[in-house]
Amino acid sequence: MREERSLITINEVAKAAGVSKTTISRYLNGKFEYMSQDTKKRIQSVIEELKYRPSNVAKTLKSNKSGMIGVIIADIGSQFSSILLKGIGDVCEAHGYQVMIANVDNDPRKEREYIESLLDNRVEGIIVNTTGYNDDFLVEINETRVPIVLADRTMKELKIDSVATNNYNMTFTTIEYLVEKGYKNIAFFTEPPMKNSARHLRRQGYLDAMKNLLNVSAEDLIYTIDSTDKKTTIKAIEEFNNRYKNKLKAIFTVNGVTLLNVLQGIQECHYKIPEDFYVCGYEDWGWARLAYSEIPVITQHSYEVGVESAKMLIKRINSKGKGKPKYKELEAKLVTGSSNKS
Amino acid sequence: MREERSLITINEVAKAAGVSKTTISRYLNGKFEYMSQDTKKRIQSVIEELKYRPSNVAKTLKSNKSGMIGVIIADIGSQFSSILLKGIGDVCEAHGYQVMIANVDNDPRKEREYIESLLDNRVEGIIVNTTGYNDDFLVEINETRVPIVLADRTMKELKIDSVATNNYNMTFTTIEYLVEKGYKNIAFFTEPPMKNSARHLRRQGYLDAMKNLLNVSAEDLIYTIDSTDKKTTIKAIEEFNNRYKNKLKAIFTVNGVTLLNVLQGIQECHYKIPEDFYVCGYEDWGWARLAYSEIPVITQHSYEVGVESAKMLIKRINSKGKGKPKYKELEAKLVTGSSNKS
DNA sequence: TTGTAGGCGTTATCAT
DNA sequence: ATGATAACGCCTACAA
Repeated sequence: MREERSLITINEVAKAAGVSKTTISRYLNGKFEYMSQDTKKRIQSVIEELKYRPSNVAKTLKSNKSGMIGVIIADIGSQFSSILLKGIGDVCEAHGYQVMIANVDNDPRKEREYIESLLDNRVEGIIVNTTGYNDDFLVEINETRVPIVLADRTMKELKIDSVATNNYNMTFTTIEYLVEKGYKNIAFFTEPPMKNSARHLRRQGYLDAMKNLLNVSAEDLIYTIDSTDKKTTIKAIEEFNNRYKNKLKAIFTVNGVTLLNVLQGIQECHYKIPEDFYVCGYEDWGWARLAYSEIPVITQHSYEVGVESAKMLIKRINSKGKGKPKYKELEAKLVTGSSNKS
Repeated sequence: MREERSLITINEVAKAAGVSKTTISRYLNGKFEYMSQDTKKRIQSVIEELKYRPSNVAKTLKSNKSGMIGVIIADIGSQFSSILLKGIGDVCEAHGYQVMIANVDNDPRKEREYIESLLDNRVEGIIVNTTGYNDDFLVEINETRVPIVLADRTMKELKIDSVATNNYNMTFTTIEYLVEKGYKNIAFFTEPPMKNSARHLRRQGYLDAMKNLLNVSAEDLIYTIDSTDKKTTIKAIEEFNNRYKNKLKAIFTVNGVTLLNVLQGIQECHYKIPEDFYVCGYEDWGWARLAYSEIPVITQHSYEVGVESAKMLIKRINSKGKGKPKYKELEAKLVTGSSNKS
């Protein structure tokens, strides 16, 4: 099926055009300063005729510039990730970079392996949506190899360029909104692991809001579910319910997956929204308010996170990594029944 | 920030270990047959000490085997795509392949460009979720360059390995289900373009079911919406509604995005489900039945499509492309209120 | 059991 | 204006 005839190389183009491969190389790289119109045209037509395409592999070997940017995605299954990737892809494409994506399934070991592998292929920079367990490793790569930008999930200290949304404030604001509506018993539903900085900040925003606004130490109102095991969600819902029987209750969900799980769980237990539980939280897909239009959701601009990460990385690549790490925060938005806060 | 000291190469490892680079190369490729335990150990420790990693670029240039598989995704924004990618990624990883993903935003020109670019990087095979406008090009690549597998969206003639779900039958079955429930006025909501084979087959399944079961030529019951412009959906809903005022009506949606749009549109127009419109159709995300538990949805196994595509591609790579194009069809599932058909 | 040398397809440095 | 040649880092006959 496949032809065994090997591909056209710069040598055959040179031969066909009756010039040396140096000249072809010059042509390919747009160095026309001293090139006669004649050879220029000849080369162009030969290239078209032979359908010659330069090998990026050879070019990379020689120049150590692959024109590729690597992306590490903690969990490609989430909608957040796909939109992030779209943002990254659009910017990289506009700048002539190819994108290599690696999905690491929230596994820190895979994260390290894939980064090594991207480096083996000489990517010029890496955007990392990190699992959160490779901080030292990432810092080392960033300092000794290629620039890194952390997308959405950051590190405690700002040692690497980062782009994220205002997780802490947004969560605080939303709890405030609930308190204003008269809710006092507010649970925080989340997923492990808490190394994820976005989750962690949201958790902290929740805890601080509960403390400051209601003077409640809410650690034991944090329920950790396993999104792959429905039972864990249902158990958590029942537990929370038993604790505040016949009282006004609200649930804040840490992300879209959790929100989906909580809504499904509530439905399965035949509870009612918002009578039994008022529900709100982070979400990205646009289905939650369709399902229950009264649910306030925090929508993140994952596309913009992607865009900004890519821009930051390319800037860093062009400046050869000089300068202090930068941090860019994007605003999320609370979409409620009638109005929007941001 | 970045060190300028160049990377460790096979030469420096050889020097440090006191052997020639040939021996190092042998070590790297597991050719231990004639290697003394002593040098073997020495090499191992030198490699660890120097943290040497072979350049995949050089390896690829020499061998024309990059260990990479390319993936072309028509629209990475859809949930279908992310799950598909996960399936592909898992299989490729298990076989030691790296995955390079390119999102082409439903643009046939980009599809061609990215495929060229993947080839420039010597990917060993490509999984294509095609826009549908590059059939000849894809066939040529498949025949002269590297194996291709079409995922989810196929071509009319089977000239390339393909994996898809039973779109036609599943749609037919679902219309049948609606007819049995007493619905006669059934609209088909879809998105352009119809080159997309999955959409096309669903449309055909719809038309044939309408003809065979109700003896209706339903061409003018096909409404094409633009998922980026809400007004088009609302206009279509109103049109359909005006046409069958006070009659039992059902809407079948061609995919998850359309379903989301239709549900949102119905909500905005303050119509009721299922009183004003009975709604059902394709969906992947798991939210539809959460929103309206009575909505029957066809769930595709996009993860499996990814898995099968990758397996098929790797098989083809290993057999050097010999043999006739294969077609694998996976079963989708209709999830209704109580029971499941498949 | 190990080493030498040439080549993979480019680019860059000198020449001319 | 264009060419010859050496490198980039690895693999692989062929030698030893």
